[in-house]
Amino acid sequence: MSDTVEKVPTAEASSSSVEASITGENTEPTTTTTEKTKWGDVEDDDEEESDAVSELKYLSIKEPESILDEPEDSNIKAVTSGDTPYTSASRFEDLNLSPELMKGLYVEMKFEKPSKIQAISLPMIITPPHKHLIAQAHNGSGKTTCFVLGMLSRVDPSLRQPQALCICPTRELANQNMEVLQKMGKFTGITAEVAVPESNQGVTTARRAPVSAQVVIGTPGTLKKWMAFKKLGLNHLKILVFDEADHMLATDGFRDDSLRIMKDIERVNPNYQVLLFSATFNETVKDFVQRTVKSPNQLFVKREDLALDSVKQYKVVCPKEQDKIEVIKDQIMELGDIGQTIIFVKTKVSASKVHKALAEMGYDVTSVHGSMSQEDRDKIVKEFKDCLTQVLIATDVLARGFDQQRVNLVVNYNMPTKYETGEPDYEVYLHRVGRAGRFGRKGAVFNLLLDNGNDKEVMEKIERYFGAQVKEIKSWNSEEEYKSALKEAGLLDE
DNA sequence: AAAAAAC
Repeated sequence: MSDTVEKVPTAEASSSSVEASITGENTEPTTTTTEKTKWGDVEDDDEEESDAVSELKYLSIKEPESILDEPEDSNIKAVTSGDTPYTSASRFEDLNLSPELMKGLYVEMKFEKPSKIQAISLPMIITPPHKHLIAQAHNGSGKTTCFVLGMLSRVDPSLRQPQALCICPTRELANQNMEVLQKMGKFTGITAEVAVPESNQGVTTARRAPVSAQVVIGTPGTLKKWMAFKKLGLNHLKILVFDEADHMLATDGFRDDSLRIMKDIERVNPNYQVLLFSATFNETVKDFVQRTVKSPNQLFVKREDLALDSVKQYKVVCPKEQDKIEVIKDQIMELGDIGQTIIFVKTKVSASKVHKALAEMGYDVTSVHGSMSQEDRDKIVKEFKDCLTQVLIATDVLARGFDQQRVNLVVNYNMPTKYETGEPDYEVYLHRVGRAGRFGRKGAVFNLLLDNGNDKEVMEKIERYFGAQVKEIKSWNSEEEYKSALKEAGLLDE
């Protein structure tokens, strides 16, 4: 870990931004022996989850050895705009937060110090003139804390009006972010509300009371609806956050909704601040975002540095479709003691099919996708988060942002490809991989490829794109090969 | 021929 942040002058403010100082002060000795580095977003889940875990007979409570090392996000490139100097916050004390918020960070969240992305981005978020921020950082590196803390620190607790808004691509992510915000803001008295369908319990939008909560976190449709019905006042809104921002501003994502919401706020309050966070920004989206958001501060990670080193990737060529089920059955379900697993599939139909096939063989699996009722979705996700289930089959509804720290294994039952072109969906691949190895934990990914079709080509392109090493398991039904792979990944003992 | 949100 040498110098961590390099400065790059922007074209528009090249002379002044040279003075912008960002000092990487996270250069502590790398050879800490007894003391584990604990940093923002690392929850002390061993304590917290012990109740749920103790009810389980088959669930492993073993944690990999070298957890809690910060992911390799030491190559964040910072581009500042304007002449405000920013100093990296090596401690939360450097941020001038309220005592209530500090208490939330230390007592509730049990944080000790900011992660790298937090150290760099938080001063940019909090320091006037509150410039826009486009921030890329690795999966599991603590982005949520950045924008949640950003929102909490900018809200005036004495003003009972919406002041901060966060838009998320899925209801699950909105709920998850709300949980983090409630916890972190526990002592601040700041109020918050989730805006997802049916969160207003039978009361129609037209008849509900206007939002008085100070922070609103939700999905695009519901937020738009609340705004259309004048239930979400924008007069005091000063900060707008896009979680998974590249998806929220992609043409095949939520671009129209997002732009609409931005324009509506901008009309009322031109000085509002926009925060865009994601682990991925492909060139197309990056170009668009840079044209859309005026003179932002920017943090980017090089594509080749984005793959998580702590998560080992493998590929298996399966002769036929049914063989993929055999792999899951014989090589994964029978292991039982490597933590939780998410199996990603392409479609809702295959989610049901894979679920049914495994259930008929007597395995205890669950599945989620967007056509299920909200109650069922919530129930399945909660069971998984509570460690009551071990293996979850999911569509890409959970590909992004889903934070379950005990997920050690990700299986790509289907490779992620773009709908229109059949080309690899590099971003989705990276996000799926990022469901394992949260906060530097060890993990593994098995990519199940079909022999015929373009799976192998898709895989090769992904390997090249990220410069990632994906080892091949030569014979698809060799138990030994899977075991040595898992040992290599650090998930199985010798 | 799609995941997602929601009209």
